[in-house]
Order: sequence, then structure tokens, then C-alpha cells
Amino acid sequence: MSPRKGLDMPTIVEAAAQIADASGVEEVTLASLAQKLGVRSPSLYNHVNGLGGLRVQLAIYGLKKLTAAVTDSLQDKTGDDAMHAIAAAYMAFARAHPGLYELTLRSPDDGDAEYAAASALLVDLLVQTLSYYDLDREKSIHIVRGFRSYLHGFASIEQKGGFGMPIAVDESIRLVLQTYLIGLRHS
Amino acid sequence: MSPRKGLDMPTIVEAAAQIADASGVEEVTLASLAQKLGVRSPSLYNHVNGLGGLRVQLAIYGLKKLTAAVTDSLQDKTGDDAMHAIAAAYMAFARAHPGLYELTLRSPDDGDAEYAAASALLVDLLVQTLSYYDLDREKSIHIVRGFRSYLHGFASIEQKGGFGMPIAVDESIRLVLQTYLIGLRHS
DNA sequence: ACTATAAACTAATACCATTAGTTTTTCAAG
DNA sequence: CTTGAAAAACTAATGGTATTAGTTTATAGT
Repeated sequence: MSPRKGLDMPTIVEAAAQIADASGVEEVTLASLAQKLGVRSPSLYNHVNGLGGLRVQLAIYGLKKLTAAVTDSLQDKTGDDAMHAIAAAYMAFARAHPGLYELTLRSPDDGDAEYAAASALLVDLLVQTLSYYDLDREKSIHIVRGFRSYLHGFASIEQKGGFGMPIAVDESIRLVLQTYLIGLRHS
Repeated sequence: MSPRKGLDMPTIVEAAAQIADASGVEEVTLASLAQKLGVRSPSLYNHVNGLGGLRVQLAIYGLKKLTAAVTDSLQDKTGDDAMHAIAAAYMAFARAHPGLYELTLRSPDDGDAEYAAASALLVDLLVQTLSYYDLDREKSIHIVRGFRSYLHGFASIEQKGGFGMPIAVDESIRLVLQTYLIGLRHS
């Protein structure tokens, strides 16, 4: 009706995230998003820099939400407890928000400062948690990379249906992390 | 010129893989592929079941090529040597064929038998290599999942430019795998 | 009350996948 | 050697997509 619908960035990004989680990443188009918002698709250009810009915003939004979920899971845990809590929270997020999670790891090389900042926040959280283990600076970086890779690998492969067998993935995650942490102590 | 260009599946899939690696996954369209092959895009439907079918073929092709590269790297190595060789070959493949690698992990739930078989072959290779460590059957499955996740996580994150810092990723891979294997021995 | 701006709109373009229907070449059977 | 059928190319058309240009309208601030 009225030419002012009161759209703003949060509304748009959240609607897009809902489409991504409910119907898959490739279903989030400017057309489907505009329809969901009761608007014509060119109107979205007043708020977002095309489909590419929308994806960047989704990546930032998802990364912040993921970091918040992981942070919440930590409470005052430290050491192995903290590591397992992070892994559980990370996987829970990826399962609850499959589309949004996928978009999170999608922003490429384009130097978006806000995305870089959000990404750094998550890495910082991991680095701080790992400080419990008294690693030297360089080794700490390697181990954090390994932890991130392991988390993303599990989340990504599970999402594509790559773990065919019915043996519980959660148990795999627990055991693999435990193995990694034992190795960390004996090195 | 002549209405018979002699196209066949291998030619088509290899051309598509070249586009994927050179220009990125989203650039492999029936339009760009047809142009590269000197053909009109509807002609491709005589060989491939649309864009979706092409992607399935690319996933199979990439998986086979990846498995072959990993197999070649093994020679007669066993134990830690074999594990490090696999990791190095896996990463080398992902770096040499970024687009094809990305497509490899993309075939979803649709029950394509050939894709499932190719995927099982790679997993078998990992299982066999891990048999060196004398794990019981269930634990072996968990550890293989962890290894795969770790490999895919590193490959995927590196490809998206996620490891900002200039510290060598190869060293991270080596150290993280070493840590994992130490943990395996002490558990 | 007026005006400038922001946010919506319509219209148009270009690209993409896909389907339908047509032509042409090749290959094999008579 | 001819002929006929099937395979592989083609053209034409449709519907969906992003994006740009130009227009209208509501709103917020003077």
C-alpha cells in the first residue's frame, strides 16, 4: 500500500537468513526476499548493495550470531571443558542454522572491514580459550587453525550428508577432540 | 561447421572443470561451457542432465581424481608417514583444483550410485591407512571422520582466504596432524 | 507549510536454464 | 548402394533472475 514499508537492514538480513535456513542458500534471491518482505526487488537496492552485498551482510550477521552462541556456552569453563563446550555450541549452531552457517564462510577476499572484525572476534575467543594450555605464540596459532578446521570440517561434511553411517556424529566429535587434546598435552 | 562435433562426456566434464578452476564454481554455466566447446547450450542436454546433472558428473570426476592423487602419494608408506603423505596430497589437490575440489563436496542426498561409490573409495583408503594403528572398528570410524574433517576444514578455510596470517599453513597442517597422531597413540 | 531526501515504484535490459520442435549427419541394415 | 532410424546438433520461445534508469510519493526537518 503505502510506499514506505519501514524496511531496514536488520529486518532484511533476518528475513534472508530465514529463507536460507528454511529453503537453502541458493533460494535466497532478491526476488524471493522481496516477495517475503512485500516489496519489489529493486527496492532492496536502497538498503543493500545487490545480491553480493546481501551475502556479505548475511556472513557478518551469521558470524556474530555464531560467536555469541559460542561465547554463551563458555560460562566460566576453562581447558578441556571449555573446548568441548565450544565444539558442542558450534555444531549446534551449524545444525540449527544450516543456511546461515554456510553463508558465514562465504565472504571472499573483498576487504570488508566489518566481516574481518567479526571473524577476528571468533578467532580471539578460540585463542583465549587455548591460552589455558600455555603454548608459545606460534604453536598457538597452528593449534587454533587446527581446531577451527576440525569444527568447520565436521559441520560442513555433516551438512552435505557426508557421514553416511548411523554411528553418532556427536560421539565422533567428542572422541576426536579428546584425541587432539591428549596430543596437545603430550607434545 | 558440421552438426556433429563429437562431444562426449569426458570432454564436457573436463572443459567444465577447467572453467571451475580458472574462473570459479559460479562461472561454470551451461552458457559458458557451451561457448568453450563451440556449441549452443541446448546441445549439452544430449549428454548431460542439465546443470544439476553436470554438477553431479563434476563431483564424481573430482572425487576420482582426488582419490587417485592421494593413492599415488602413498607408495608403500604406512603409519604416520602415510598419514602425512595423504594430507599433503589432499591439500595439493585442493590448491591445484580449487573449483573442482569445491564441487567434489557438493553432491547432496540424491542417490547417485556412482558418486556414492567414488566417495566410498576415498573413505576406504583412509580406513585402510588407519588400520596400521590397530583401532577397534567403531573407534576407527570416529578417527577417520576426524581426519577427513580436518583435511576438508583446512582445504575449505584456506580456499576462502580464512587464514589471514602469513604463518605457513603447511606447517599448521603438519603440526596439527602430528598432534592428532600423538593423541591417537596415547589413548 | 514547504522542500529535500529517502524509499518505494515501473519499465527495460541482459543473462541464464530449460523445453519444444526441427534439421542434419552418421551408421547400419537391407 | 540405398535407405531409414537414431543421435546430436540446431533455432525459437518461455520464464526466472539481477540490475539499472528514471519516476513517484511519503516523511522529516526547517
